[in-house]
Amino acid sequence: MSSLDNLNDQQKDGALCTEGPLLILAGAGSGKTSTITHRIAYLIRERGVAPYRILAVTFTNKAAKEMRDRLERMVGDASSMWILTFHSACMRILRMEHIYTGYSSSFTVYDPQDQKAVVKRILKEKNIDEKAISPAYILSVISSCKGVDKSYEEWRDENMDLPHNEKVYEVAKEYDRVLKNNNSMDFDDLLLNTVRLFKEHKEVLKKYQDRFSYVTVDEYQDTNFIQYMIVKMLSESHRNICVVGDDDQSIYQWRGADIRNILDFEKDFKNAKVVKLEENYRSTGNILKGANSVIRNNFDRKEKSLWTKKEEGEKIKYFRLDDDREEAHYTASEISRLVGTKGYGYKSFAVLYRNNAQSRRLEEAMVRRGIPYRIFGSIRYYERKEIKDILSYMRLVANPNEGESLLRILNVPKRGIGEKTLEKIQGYASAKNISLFESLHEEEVLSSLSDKQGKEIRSFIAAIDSISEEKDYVPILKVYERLLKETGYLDALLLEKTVEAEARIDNLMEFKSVIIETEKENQNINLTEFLETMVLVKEEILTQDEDDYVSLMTLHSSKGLEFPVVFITGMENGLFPSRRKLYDSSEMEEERRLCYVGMTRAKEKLYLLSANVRMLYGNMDYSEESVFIDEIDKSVLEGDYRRESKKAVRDGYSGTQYNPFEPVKKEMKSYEQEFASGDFVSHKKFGEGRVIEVTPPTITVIFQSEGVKKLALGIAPLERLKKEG
DNA sequence: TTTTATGGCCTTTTT
DNA sequence: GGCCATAAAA
Repeated sequence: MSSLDNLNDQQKDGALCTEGPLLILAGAGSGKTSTITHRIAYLIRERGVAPYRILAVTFTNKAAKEMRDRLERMVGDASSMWILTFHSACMRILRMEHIYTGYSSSFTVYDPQDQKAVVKRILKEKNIDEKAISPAYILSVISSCKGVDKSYEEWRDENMDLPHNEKVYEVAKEYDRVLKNNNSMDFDDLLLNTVRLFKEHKEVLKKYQDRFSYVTVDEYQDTNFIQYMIVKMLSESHRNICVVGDDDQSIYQWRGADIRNILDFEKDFKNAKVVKLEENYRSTGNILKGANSVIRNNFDRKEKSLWTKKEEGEKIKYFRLDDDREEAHYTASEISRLVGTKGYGYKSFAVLYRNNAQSRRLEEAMVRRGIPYRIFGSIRYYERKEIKDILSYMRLVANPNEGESLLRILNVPKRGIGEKTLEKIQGYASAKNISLFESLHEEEVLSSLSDKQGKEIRSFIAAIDSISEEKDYVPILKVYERLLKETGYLDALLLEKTVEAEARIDNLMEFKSVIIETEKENQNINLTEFLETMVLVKEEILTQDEDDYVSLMTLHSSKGLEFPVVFITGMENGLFPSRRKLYDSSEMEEERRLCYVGMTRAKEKLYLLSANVRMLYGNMDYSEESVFIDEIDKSVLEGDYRRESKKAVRDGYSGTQYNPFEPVKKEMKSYEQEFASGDFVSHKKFGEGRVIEVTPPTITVIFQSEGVKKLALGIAPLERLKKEG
């Protein structure tokens, strides 16, 4: 069970070193999670440490959950241990210690969308053109200041040469004021306010130092300065601090992660013990060799040599397809083939991509082949409009004076409250120094509205007030259902009668199961706590009908996971590595590390795919293959690297010219027979035309010469052509 | 004054 | 392809 027998010598070394600072440099797949979970289990079982004295910090909720599950299997009940992300740990602390912070315990957490809305509103108020200073830029300044605990004044003075530094400064200041007034924090505030709390109230810091006598930090290479401060402060008194990381897997420098944290650990924590884990247990020899040959091109790294006892295994496969659609269909057909002939379960597969926009095509292909899949990461369920809307309603009920939520949904569904009316009400509210929501109750405001507006608003506030009243006494599900019904949100969607509206309704119904699950998992959770969970835990908690599915996710979110078969799609310059990083060597190195992370997720089979032509941001682009393909040791690569096929595309794309794999050929054909309306097609007899609609078993096409024809799908000699170019 | 329709613009990765 | 700002319509 928690026996250390199945650890190797180095792992054992790490697991047994419980006192004093410890740095575990763990290469990809070297059993790092296993080492730290065994270490914690050892602390509890052999050294008699109480579980509640242990703090383990991770970066993602997925990693936290994984660690908790493993520990539960080893030591039984792990519920009193804090195994959390930095952000959730800080949120917990700030909520418990809220009396010191100037926030109430029910503070709201703003996600990036909320942040952007606030900044935009401030820009508008200050009459600053968004094109002159983009909200994204301001937010990046705000975030980088908060990440190193720098005041905006300092930033302004350091950047006198920047054109808008004074205005950026003002907006940032105002931004913080708005958040504070709304009793809310952004992600960076959660960390920063914790550090401030610890600095200003030593007794609070001491309380947590005393409680957490053993601190573990996973993915230490991705910590920023403020996270480093938290770790350092918490472990200062006892120095039982264990950090795990790999400089080759540092992929979050763009958001302020500071690689020096791991490189300087031995300086920061005197007499630290260092353990290196270099044996890879995950990947076959060829995959590891390929990944090593890529990462070797980075100059800025600690030299290390990952090795494996495993057999060489299959070579890494690289294929260049004609376009992104082919890439997706090839991926899907290859998954089907492997499931059908090699006995793989769908769970064995991961399809990785550089940015979330790429998931659409892949999703389509999975659907067409009936492959169960799950998208992790950012087309997040929680970022869908209807979910954000209903969450805003719930926030409003929990915290009626929080202005941002109200602003979001006051006119959703449409209540006839436009910009002018809103300004009028806001003017009234600030003159009287009351909240926006309170001002809606004032007779003076209500009577100034038109009949229709007045009616809508009266019923709106009546609904919110009535639901607020009982929010602490009824299940969250009840609050949710009443909101949907009584605010008119659901009715408005029902009235739309469009496909989109139906999809939204489906999502809203699905959200019920999220609520039910969450309430089941967390007994007696109140509305505020529920909402907090929703902001930080962005992964789908949805109950799956299927638990055997292919995982689709970004390269970033794949970190820490492993799969027997991995596809990395979009291996093209400009996409991966990203176009904006091509000309900066340190940013290129981060892209390369990302490639390394992706490749080392694979245990048995690794596919790298690229497309000649890709639909990006609405238009077709030709692309060249990624420099990373070039860097892979050719002795472990098979397929068609260095294949110049742009010409073929220009000479007449047919979509069938290229079949990378003999066994797949048939399947490739079968999807070639599938069409969607809008596709350009070519018919043996009728020439070129365009698909009007597809209604199996027939397809309707309008031909240039022959006009509209109804044809039999699968029988008519039709071929799909490239879409408009 | 609000709502709807059209056209131009950008486009990464996450807690 | 989607967001947002502006212009036309209700």
